[in-house]
Amino acid sequence: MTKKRFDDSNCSVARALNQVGDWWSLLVVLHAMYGTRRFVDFQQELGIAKNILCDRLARLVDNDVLKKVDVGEHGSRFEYRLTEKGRDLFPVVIALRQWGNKWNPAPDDASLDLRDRTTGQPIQMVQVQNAEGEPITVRDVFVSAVPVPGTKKDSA
Amino acid sequence: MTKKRFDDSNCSVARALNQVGDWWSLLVVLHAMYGTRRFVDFQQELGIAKNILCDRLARLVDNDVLKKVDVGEHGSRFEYRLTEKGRDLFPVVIALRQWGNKWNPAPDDASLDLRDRTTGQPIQMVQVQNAEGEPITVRDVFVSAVPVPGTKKDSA
DNA sequence: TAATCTGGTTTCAATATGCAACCAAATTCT
DNA sequence: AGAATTTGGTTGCATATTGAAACCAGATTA
Repeated sequence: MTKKRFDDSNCSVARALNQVGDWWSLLVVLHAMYGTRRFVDFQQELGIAKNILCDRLARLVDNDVLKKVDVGEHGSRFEYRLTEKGRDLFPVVIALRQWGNKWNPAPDDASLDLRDRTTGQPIQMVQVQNAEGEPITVRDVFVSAVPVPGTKKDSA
Repeated sequence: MTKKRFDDSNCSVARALNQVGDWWSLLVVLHAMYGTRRFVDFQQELGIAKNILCDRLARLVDNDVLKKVDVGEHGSRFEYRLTEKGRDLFPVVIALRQWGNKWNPAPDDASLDLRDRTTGQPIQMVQVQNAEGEPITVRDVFVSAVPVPGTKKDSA
């Protein structure tokens, strides 16, 4: 009946998808990365219904992916800005973008390049790398329990 | 009324999300990467309803992310295996996994390490890199039109 | 002062999800 | 061999989510 949620899953992918895993959330984050901050702009750029946009923005704020800032001079006027947690989705979004470009090229061939602001050069494809920095595939990895259970660590 | 779809969007992230952007699809792909191939195993590991799993597997097969292989000796017995397109989601899944681990650590602290099979070392955090291989953030990139419109290229 | 912009909320129809029951072919158990 | 179970689904029904459009109040612009 109720839609499944994964807040307490012990799978970090499931927990991540719980926060940004619906149709719209990552697109909102993407546009925030492109510079969009205002409710109306999100709505027009995404073509999303207002009630859904409200819900998604609120959820992203709840989950600390965006922060809602009142930038009004006299009354209130809001902006939604990426937090560090939100900006940290950059590799996810870019990897997804590159995958989409590679396997489902733009129908009108109007693909856009992402380039390094300082050098003007295109960025690299996002890869998974081993400790030596060599690119690896899914066949090259295995899952291991964290060796020291008491130690909090940022495991990959 | 009808749920929005992004098949023909000129945004590659939208097109990607159209194929793997719902609550379950990426989890199915993840478990496929962990080695799961059989219907029943997906169902038990994910705790997903059978009709939804049917739908998602069929959609992933339609989109060429999985292929359905009849491995039956006498009658039919199916396996769902990742295609190259599916395996190519590895950076996406790993980036999402690392993001989930970093910002929403496992409640029971039972996080699992991904390690390189040959060296036994943990893998690196997935990064976006410029042409020189230096990690960059969302602030370091800009979007540019592909310079030669007639040329088909794998733009980032 | 009137019109419009902004950031919403409400209502309602269409669609998606989840559970449980059912099913047929293949396999395993006794 | 016959019965029970496994596999890979489908169907029906109740609930949840989505999307369009109407509405709204405060701030801004004409």
